Amino acid sequence: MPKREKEVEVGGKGSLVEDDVAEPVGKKSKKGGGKAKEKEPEAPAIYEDPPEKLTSASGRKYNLKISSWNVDGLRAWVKKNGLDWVRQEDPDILCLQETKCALKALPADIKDMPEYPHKYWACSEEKEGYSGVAMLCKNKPINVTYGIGIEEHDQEGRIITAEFDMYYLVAAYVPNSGRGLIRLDYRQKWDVDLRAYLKALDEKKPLILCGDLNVAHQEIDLKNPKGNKKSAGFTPQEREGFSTLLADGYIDSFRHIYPDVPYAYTFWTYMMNSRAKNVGWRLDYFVLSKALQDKLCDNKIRSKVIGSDHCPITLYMAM
Amino acid sequence: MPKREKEVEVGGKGSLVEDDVAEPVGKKSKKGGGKAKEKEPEAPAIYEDPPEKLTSASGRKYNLKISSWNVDGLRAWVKKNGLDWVRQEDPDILCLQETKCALKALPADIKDMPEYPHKYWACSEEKEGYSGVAMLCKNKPINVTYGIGIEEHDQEGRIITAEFDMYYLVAAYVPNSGRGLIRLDYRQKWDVDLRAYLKALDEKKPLILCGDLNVAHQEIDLKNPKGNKKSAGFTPQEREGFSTLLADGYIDSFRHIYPDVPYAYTFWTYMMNSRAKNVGWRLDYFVLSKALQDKLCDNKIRSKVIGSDHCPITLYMAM
DNA sequence: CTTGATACG
DNA sequence: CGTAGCAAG
Repeated sequence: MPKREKEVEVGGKGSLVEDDVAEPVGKKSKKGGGKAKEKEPEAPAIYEDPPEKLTSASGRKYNLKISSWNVDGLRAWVKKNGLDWVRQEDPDILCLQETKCALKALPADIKDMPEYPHKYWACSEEKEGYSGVAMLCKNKPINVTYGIGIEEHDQEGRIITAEFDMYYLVAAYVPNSGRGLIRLDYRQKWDVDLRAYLKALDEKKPLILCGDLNVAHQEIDLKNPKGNKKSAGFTPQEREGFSTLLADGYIDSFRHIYPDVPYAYTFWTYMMNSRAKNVGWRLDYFVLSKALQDKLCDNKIRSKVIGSDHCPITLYMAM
Repeated sequence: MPKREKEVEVGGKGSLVEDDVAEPVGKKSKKGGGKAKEKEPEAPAIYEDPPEKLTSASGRKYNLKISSWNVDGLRAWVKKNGLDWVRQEDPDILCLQETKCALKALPADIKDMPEYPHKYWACSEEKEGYSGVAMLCKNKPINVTYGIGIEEHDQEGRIITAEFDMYYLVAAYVPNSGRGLIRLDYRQKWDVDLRAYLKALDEKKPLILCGDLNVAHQEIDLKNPKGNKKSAGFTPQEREGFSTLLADGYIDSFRHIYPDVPYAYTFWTYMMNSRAKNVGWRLDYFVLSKALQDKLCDNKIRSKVIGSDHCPITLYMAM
């Protein structure tokens, strides 16, 4: 069972993202003839986050702001001043993934944060410094649970569920299928069981699922769809898993608002200068029960914010 | 058997240094009475290397300069510009210990160095990135061998022997007895076998043994002798091993020239700010066959030179 | 405290 | 490439 500590509590669980395959050389204009291998630095295909929409489709102003960030190591992220961004963004709820940090090792800077009196931590039970998620709340949830109630899936600190008056918030770090897809089988099991868990919740109250779902849903959601069909995070199995989830009655809030906007990514491998070239993936989501659709105001991708190989995302809701 | 590569060759073999025990609080003047635990930053007991003696006792000028340095990771040391010091010091022969680097991973910077056309590398056979010694020579030795001819001792890249006209040079990285002295038994075996190896050499030609011998011989050779009698590097067994070696007919060149000079150390643990406080150990030596005693000019300790937890030492001989 | 190898992404 | 753990010193 998850460890506990005062109101600062704990669950338990592991992670998925494969390298970007190098961009196909493609259409390079051969100016001047001769020199064969001249690398012309192609201008990155930029996604610029538009200004926030502060109102829902029905015109109500947002009154709930939730941010999610895969921090790729909480301690390193704190040292890189990730908390400065948090204080500036000032969401009502902050969800973090890949904390890679035991309870005992949490930096004082974040443990003390008075802006978020209600903090919840789920850490990997077995492997130290692996996986782990956190939820920081301004207002106290009615109830908080860890994992999805299945022993096999609850050892790696991957799920925190907070119940609020109007909704459940499920903060997730979905397992990476791994290099060579060694964990794809397990991932498919996970997907099935997570969907069942969510369905049970959704029957009680609408929910918001957020975090690093370790899948780029459609070709538009990553830079190199062609080269990554066998890469963790873009296999048919993982993509179908996400499609099946949505078919249960949810929406991908970003894609719902911006159906055709390309080059909008939340993850770039540290390798090969991918971020500068915007060779990325959209792996981080806010997935909403359809019952919440008319309360949705916006889903922003803070793609300029550094401190991790993922950028933060922020959801605006008029609850 | 050791790996080979052109003139750049290789042997095989492990390492010993225990933490400094915290300084006893000792004689602190209690000015003003009250406040109990005020830490007065005690002035470090400084050893200042005097200017080089350029001549032997018999008045001959030096014509051979040998430097030795435990670099604690060759690659990190190169990045910290250790080679700049080498070029400035410009010894005829440079001996390095704890290279922690496979042949394949040697930085180009040092592999290329034209000042030393003759380079020899001994690397740990089993554990990657462990132990390892090197010898770089301006003039080509008559012969070079690796290890001491005993399988058990020759797996960790600890010994390179170079034969020159007038002498043997044995570059050594003696095994650390380890935390909890787990390897002290092995170390004592090593000491016995190294002595036998040296004796056989010394019967043919006088020798110079240099490197990290992983022992502080006498109380004067470390800052906290009292607290370290059970620490690797200052156990009675290791100290007696060194005494027994000298009794075979060698001199500790530094101590021979400076019999009573205290605070002269070549190693300071990275922990607890030891180097700033000069809480150190003299672990690096040039040991000479007595037949070379009258050729000895000086043994300098370059205690200001950074780049490792050891500092370099330099021997001046009038051969 | 610091290096390097390893796991994982 | 970068974070974390580990072994070793």
